[in-house]
Amino acid sequence: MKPDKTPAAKKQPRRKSAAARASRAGPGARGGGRKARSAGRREAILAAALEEFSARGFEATRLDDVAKRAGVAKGTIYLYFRDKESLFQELIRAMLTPLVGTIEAMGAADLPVAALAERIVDLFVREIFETRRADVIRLMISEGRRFPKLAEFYYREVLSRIIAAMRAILRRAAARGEVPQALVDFPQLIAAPGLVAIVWGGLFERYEPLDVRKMMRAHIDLLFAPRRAA
Amino acid sequence: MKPDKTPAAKKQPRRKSAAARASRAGPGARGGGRKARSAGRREAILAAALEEFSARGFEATRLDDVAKRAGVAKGTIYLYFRDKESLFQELIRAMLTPLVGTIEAMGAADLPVAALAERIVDLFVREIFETRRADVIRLMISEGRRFPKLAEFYYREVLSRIIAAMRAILRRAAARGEVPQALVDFPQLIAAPGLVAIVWGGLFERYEPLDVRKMMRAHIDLLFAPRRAA
DNA sequence: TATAAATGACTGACCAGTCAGTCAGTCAGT
DNA sequence: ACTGACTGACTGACTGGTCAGTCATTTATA
Repeated sequence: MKPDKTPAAKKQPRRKSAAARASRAGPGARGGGRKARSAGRREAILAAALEEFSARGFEATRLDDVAKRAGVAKGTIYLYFRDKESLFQELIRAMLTPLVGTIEAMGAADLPVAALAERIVDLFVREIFETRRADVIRLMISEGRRFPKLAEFYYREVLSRIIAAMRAILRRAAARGEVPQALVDFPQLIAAPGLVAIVWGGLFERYEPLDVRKMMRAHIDLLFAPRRAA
Repeated sequence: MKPDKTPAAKKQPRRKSAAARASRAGPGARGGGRKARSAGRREAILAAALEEFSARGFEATRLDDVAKRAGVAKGTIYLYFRDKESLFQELIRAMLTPLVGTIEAMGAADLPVAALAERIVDLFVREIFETRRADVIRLMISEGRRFPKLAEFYYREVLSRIIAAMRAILRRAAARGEVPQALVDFPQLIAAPGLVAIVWGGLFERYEPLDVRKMMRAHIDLLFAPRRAA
């Protein structure tokens, strides 16, 4: 043992250098008050978590990687989220909850279904399929089974409300004879191609690209084409 | 070194007792020749793997648990499968490959689509939805993204062939005016509710049960109902 | 200066994959 | 028919590596 310069040098290989660290932190680290910076950190962590979770799945994601991507030390994650699962749940909650309002609002304007269907397809493609929300839904589908709490939350706060909104619209339309009763019983049939699009996009896009807009259009044409029998 | 009874007794706290082990091994362990027993073991491991993988997902599954469930030591798994991933791929391959033939055979009998649709719904419910194959498809959906090899295999050997078979059927039906052209372009639209059924079954069944047969029936009624415009 | 925020080395648990050792079954030689 | 050497299927303790979560220490802010 050589005492050398430092008296008790048992574990001091710390601190790279203040300068190096200061220049590394991402946006939100510099901003105004504590509040603002804190919120920025939280966002950065969520964004990084989205990348990592959707690339690797829940189990295979390392919080070290999330931290690195967020420009933050691992410990910092634990200042904002209780644990890994909590971070995961919060991510899904934050991404999907806003959808509900948008869709419920759609039912308010009492349009003919054809026009409504148009809008819904557009909404789906622009706000879900072409955004990170598609990844989050893929995560929900992939991991939901092992997080019953999360599945329940998602069913209660998102799915059931979307289904209820769709039923309300469809019931009115059915009363006008615009759609068959079957759709009121199974609104899932309307959304089904959306699910196909999301799953296909994740798995087979590279082998056989799918023109989602065209498929959705074909689907609503099929459903709402005028029929001979009532 | 003492020759003694055992030559090298460096670490020998092994072997519970021959009797204990003999009475533990499951079916297939006793049977006829080496071949038969070997095949039995393989089956037992695959069955156990199905249980564990579909309950926990790929990453979270421990091979110790698979071994225990199969009534086998962990090392034995490595006599039959190269590694964990290999076991996983083999499981999916073994469960889904047989489907192709069945579905391709369906196209052979040149029935009217309505009758065919009937049969296909029945096939789906009985041979997929109500069996372990549904779990395997859920696994494929959940994990496929992180196993591109597996996704490609599945696309090439299963999906693309099923789609091709469906297209052949639909093209004939479209020529007879039984279905709209759109379905030939997007056979996915026919299968979409099947995907919904599988995903729903895994995530939300307990919160809102879904009558799959009824939904599928409603779906084919919608698609094949007689239309005013050609 | 006092307080809060952030850091990252460290710990304990966990687990895929390995391999030295064991044993049931086989069969050539008697 | 019996024996004992041989084979290879099977076992499970062990290793090496990984990673979630902690906390003593350092840095930034009020």
